[in-house]
Amino acid sequence: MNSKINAKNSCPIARSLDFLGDAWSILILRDAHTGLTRFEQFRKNLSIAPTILTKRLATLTEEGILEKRVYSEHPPRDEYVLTAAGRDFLPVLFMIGDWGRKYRGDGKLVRFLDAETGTEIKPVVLDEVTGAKIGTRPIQIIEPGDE
Amino acid sequence: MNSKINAKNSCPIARSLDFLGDAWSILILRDAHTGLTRFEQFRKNLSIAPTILTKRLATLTEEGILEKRVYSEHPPRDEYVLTAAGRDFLPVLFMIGDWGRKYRGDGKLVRFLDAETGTEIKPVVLDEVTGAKIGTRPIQIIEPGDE
DNA sequence: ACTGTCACTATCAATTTGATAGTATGTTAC
DNA sequence: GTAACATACTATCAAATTGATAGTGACAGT
Repeated sequence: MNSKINAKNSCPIARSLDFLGDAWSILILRDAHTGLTRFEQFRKNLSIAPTILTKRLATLTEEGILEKRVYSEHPPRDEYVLTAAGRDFLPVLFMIGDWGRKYRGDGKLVRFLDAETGTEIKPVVLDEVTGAKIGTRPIQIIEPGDE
Repeated sequence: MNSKINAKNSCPIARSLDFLGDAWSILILRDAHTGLTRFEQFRKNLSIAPTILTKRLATLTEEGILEKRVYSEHPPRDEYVLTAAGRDFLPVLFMIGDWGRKYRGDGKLVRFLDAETGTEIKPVVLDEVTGAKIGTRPIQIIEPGDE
């Protein structure tokens, strides 16, 4: 799929898909959120071919979701850390995970707990303005230009 | 990416990626949520090749996210409607869109309003248990088996 | 009979994927 | 000092996927 198409689309979902429309990228982001930063960590944990990993890390870096950082001069070693944009992707990951737990959740799954209370996290998407859960109220879509 | 790997993974995010790891599928789901149901509607709106659309609709149907339904016997015509699993994908779409609006939002974008109040929807992910916004508190990850 | 609609399939070139092996730059152990 | 090890990759290339284009089958309308 041509990424240039989405970047100019007026739909914010399409805009996100330049990097998101790829399973490896999402898994790399997931791992980055658990604290992984290095090439070999991602490669081993994901069992991904190094050619693919190189390409994905380059794209995520270009897109401003990861940042390359030198962590050793001698020997020269780089690592990849989340930017603010990358960190803000966490809610998306949680919702993807929540959907998977609900509809692909047969068998044992990883669980996410609130570290303070020790309770399992139950993510919900609310509209901050009305307080209503997304999906419970009708939505109106406004194209740019149609005011 | 081999979809058999993710289906057996203990990570709920990986489980979702069997169909989610593809930009077209997400765009089809987005369009399905706006009310599109027919092959030609999706094809025209997305400018997607019919070969690809056929494959994606088949996968989404097999995965239980869309459901094929006959809407005309003569001539024989099918349409694709969201299942409960498909409808429950809406929060994910909103969060993907929210990220795109924030980090890829230069230029005019589509807006989503609450139809009752007419206010723009500001989606947030909260932990229903603690009430805290996702990303504001430390998370503990528990692998199945490690209790 | 002719044109149009809809939901596709057939064909096939071009691109992408990903497995495997190897490289560049060092450190560490003996 | 040299052999092994570590890390972050690149080179090569077969296989799979993508997607553009053209065509098909079943019917409807005029």
